[in-house]
Amino acid sequence: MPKTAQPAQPEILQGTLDVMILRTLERAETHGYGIARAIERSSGGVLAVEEGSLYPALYRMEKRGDLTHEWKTSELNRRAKFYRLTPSGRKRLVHEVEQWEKLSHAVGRVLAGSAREALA
Amino acid sequence: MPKTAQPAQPEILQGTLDVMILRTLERAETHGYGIARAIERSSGGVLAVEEGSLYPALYRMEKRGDLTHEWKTSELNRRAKFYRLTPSGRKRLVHEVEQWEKLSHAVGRVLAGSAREALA
DNA sequence: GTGATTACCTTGACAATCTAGGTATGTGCC
DNA sequence: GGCACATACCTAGATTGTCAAGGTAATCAC
Repeated sequence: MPKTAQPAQPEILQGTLDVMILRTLERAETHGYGIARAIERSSGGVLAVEEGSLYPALYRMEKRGDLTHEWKTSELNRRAKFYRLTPSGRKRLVHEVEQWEKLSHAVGRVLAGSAREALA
Repeated sequence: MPKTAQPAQPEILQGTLDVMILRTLERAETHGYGIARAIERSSGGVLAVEEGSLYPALYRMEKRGDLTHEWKTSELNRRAKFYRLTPSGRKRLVHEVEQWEKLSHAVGRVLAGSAREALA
């Protein structure tokens, strides 16, 4: 399975997948496939969640202690792993949202070139 | 030089360094060290530009054709490489700023959980 | 001369992501 | 029954961007 990687244009901002997963699961416990669809929908169709990014992310988040899963039957009668936030995951969600706000705002400032910065 | 990498908390959002460099150089031709200080300042002190990220970035952007450099003497009387945008770099700046706006806005929508998405 | 600052650079490791493959099962249609 | 399609999972390999940690050299203030 050798192949060339890296997208023509990245579909998501690196580092934001985890926090989006956490946020999605805070709203409703669901399975991987459902998480992907939910993020795509709530982003207005702008973000595409690739399965090759999603499943490794879920695995590492669970390993980190932020998620747990339970095998259940999906709405469409298929076996699916339903993920849920742990208390630690909730804490991380809050922290990561804060980080996102802080950093994205900072990037915005750099790109904007407001009077604020011209005077600094 | 074996060492453990990955920061306790990332200082910049991955993928945003290039566009910030381009934006900084659009404002004024300057050298690497100056770019780093300018980004730190215009971000309100939130972003830290590590040299180990900066110089490779400048190198790859120049190789890509978005920058050129010229050795000059800095304001403080030291030899320094002054970077300047190429026309291609200007085009890329516009495009990357658009991308940033689009993607960061999308992440915002996912994290926000507005009524808009609840109704979708 | 000593130390701080300016200014450059490189190596090695690592984490996140994508591409591209794969498996399996249920549903609808013919 | 057979087939396509959607749902739902998974992994390997490659690439990229970033960071940590080292280094060099010149200038300036003391």
